[in-house]
Amino acid sequence: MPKVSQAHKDARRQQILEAATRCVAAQGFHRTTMADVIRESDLSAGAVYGYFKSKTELIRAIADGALGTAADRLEQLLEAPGRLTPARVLEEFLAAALEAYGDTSPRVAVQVWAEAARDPEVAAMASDRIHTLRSVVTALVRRCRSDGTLGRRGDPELMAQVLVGALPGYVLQRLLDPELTNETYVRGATDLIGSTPAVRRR
Amino acid sequence: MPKVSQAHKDARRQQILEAATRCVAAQGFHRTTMADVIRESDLSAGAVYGYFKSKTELIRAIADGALGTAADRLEQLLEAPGRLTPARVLEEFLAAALEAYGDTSPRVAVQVWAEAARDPEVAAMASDRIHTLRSVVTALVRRCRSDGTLGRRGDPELMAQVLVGALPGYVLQRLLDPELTNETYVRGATDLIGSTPAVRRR
Amino acid sequence: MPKVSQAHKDARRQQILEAATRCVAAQGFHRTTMADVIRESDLSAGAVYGYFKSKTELIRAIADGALGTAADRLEQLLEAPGRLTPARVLEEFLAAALEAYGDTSPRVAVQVWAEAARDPEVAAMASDRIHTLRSVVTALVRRCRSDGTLGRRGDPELMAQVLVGALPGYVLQRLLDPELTNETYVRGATDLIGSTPAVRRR
Amino acid sequence: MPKVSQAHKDARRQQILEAATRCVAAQGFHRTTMADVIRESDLSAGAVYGYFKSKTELIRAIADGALGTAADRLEQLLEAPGRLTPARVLEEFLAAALEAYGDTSPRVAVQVWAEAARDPEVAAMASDRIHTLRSVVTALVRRCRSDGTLGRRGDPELMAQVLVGALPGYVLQRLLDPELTNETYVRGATDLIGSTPAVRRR
DNA sequence: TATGAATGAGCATTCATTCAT
DNA sequence: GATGAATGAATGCTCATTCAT
Repeated sequence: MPKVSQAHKDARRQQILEAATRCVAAQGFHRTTMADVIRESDLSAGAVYGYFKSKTELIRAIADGALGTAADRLEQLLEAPGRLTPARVLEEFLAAALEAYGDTSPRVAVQVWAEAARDPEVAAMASDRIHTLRSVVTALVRRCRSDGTLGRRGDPELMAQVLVGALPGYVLQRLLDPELTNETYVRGATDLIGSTPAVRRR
Repeated sequence: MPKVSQAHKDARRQQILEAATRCVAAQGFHRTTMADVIRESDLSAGAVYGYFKSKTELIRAIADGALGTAADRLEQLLEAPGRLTPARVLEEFLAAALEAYGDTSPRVAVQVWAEAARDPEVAAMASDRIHTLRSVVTALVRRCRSDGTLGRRGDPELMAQVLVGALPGYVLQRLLDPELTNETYVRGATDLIGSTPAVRRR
Repeated sequence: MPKVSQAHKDARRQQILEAATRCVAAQGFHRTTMADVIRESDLSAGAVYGYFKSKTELIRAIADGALGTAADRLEQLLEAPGRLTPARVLEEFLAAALEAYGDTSPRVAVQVWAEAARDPEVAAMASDRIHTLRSVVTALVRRCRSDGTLGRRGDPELMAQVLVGALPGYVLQRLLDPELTNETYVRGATDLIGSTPAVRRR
Repeated sequence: MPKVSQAHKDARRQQILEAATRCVAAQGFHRTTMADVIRESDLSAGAVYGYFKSKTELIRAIADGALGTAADRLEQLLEAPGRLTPARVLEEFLAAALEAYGDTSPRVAVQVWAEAARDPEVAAMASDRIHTLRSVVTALVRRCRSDGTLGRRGDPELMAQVLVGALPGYVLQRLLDPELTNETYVRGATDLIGSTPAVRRR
């Protein structure tokens, strides 16, 4: 008697995940209790444990979701037609950072980084995602170069590393400073890219 | 053993703080138990509570220490003689990020960010520190400009924001990728600064 | 074992309350540990906390129970047919004082008074109960008068206050002196009532 | 080198006892910590422990003081010249109940009764005091009789028991009802004494 | 002698998880 | 399947007492 469809089960799982993510945004992983998640998801303890067999598993699922889909989004950019500029890449990049869970996104992201520092499994997930991101960004750097929107100097790999590194800085400042906007951040970054004075150019 | 000197009391406090920081680097704030701290500091429960009246107070003291002294270090740079280059600033910057507690630094930093997302007091501390850092970096950007090592384009405030934002990205990648080095990161960053192609220059 | 009946839950609550009352009779509120209550009630810590969310709440529930139902009992007396004598009132009164929890009653009562001196909520409960008792006793005094079993002199309110005040004295002496009996106390009290010599009567 | 005089030591002891009594009036014996007493007495832990070798000993000393000197005072009354009335006895009685520590008296008294319920040594002290009081009051009842201010009926021992029992009732109501005064209580009591209707008199 | 830092067993309470219904 | 009462080890914190200085 299967009774419930797979779709129903997926929806339930998502419901728990979203409730838990809300809790984590407010309290962090280890101050969120299973009772909080159960209350927030409007399910029973048994039901929640039917979908996630431990708190650790739930944490990992949240981390997986929160690590986001920036890479997917940037890959699409790679295939887009026309002349690609660094500014365009950065815009897409920051937008991707926030899209996952709207406003809760920076709060959850920060919890995932902290969890990566203690759970090797989360660290592996995060590391994997960052490396994927780096390689997409490396490709984007090359694309900008061939489009003539970026100079020819420097190792694209290392430059991608720094570009990827701009993302956590943006997320963190966004968490601490509500006045920060995507626009000013992109402007600051594009201003920086190409700031070497004429004298070094020669 | 009453009537101990202030120096002795300071040393004890430091002893606890260092023990707790080690625990936090390994487990995060909320998986570190007071029993862990007590064991690691080789003191009794009562002694630890004589120096920090709650776990929250201890967490905040650790956060305060871990938020570090990057600004102080960069201020010294501001007063240093000679021609200041962006590369020099970045080197100093990354070194400052790691000095506070040696290798544990990135692990603890990440916990502090997570805590800032849930404890407004820690958020205020972090926010304050980031703003100080931004204003020092803004001054350094201006100094590089007047030294002729950086182009004249762009708003120094916004550029400083992005530069400050590079720090968390470095710390996080350092946590996830042990192969990352200061040198490659500085190279990537300096390559990026000044990558606008000649065509846009004109 | 979920989905239990309300009756089951009430029984459980009563089981805890009785176990705790036994502990309090032996050790007082603040020397009774929750571990004592848990052991005595044959439940787990979590179960006890499921019914009383803190020790304070448990203490107040015990106080509420121990403050007793003397007033209810005396009210019935008020409606009883026949000629009501002071002796009958006193008998009922002392019996009511001890019935609540049998032999533990004086020991618990004394703890409740002590708690009333430090917890305003318990003080309010006790004060409320004493005022109710006073008004019932005032009515009883009036009834005795109209039944011709008590003289017409004096303010019934003030007399009721003193009569109500006899109760703690009885409870306390009963605690300290195991030889004390209801009978001798009632005899002493009835002897006292009506002891003014003929000379003042005139 | 005795250094300090006996008088000085007595004063110190008294200082501790008074400080502790203030704490107990506010919090009860078992919620008062030695740290509270130490702070309130403006002495060091070591100093306090020099005068009372344990908290239990301090509690018993407080109990001893709080149990008061009602008996002494009433004994003086016994030797006073002139015609002694029940009203005079009651006045002295209630005054004695409150004199020991002024306003804190009822609060402390109630704690002592509670402690008597769990510490046999305090129970013995309280029992002893009550029995002394009973015998003095018995003597006073006899004196009133021979002075012709009290009727001849009844067992003076049992009547004294009830009279002594009026004291806790007064103290407790005084604690719970700030409007209560000595005067109204004495009036209520004297009204009660001699309330038997003429019909029983005959 | 007086001090007060230190001890550590003990306390109230929480919470991930289970399993009888 | 779904429920939620029950479990009990673990947690943050307290406090009577000691003793090195």
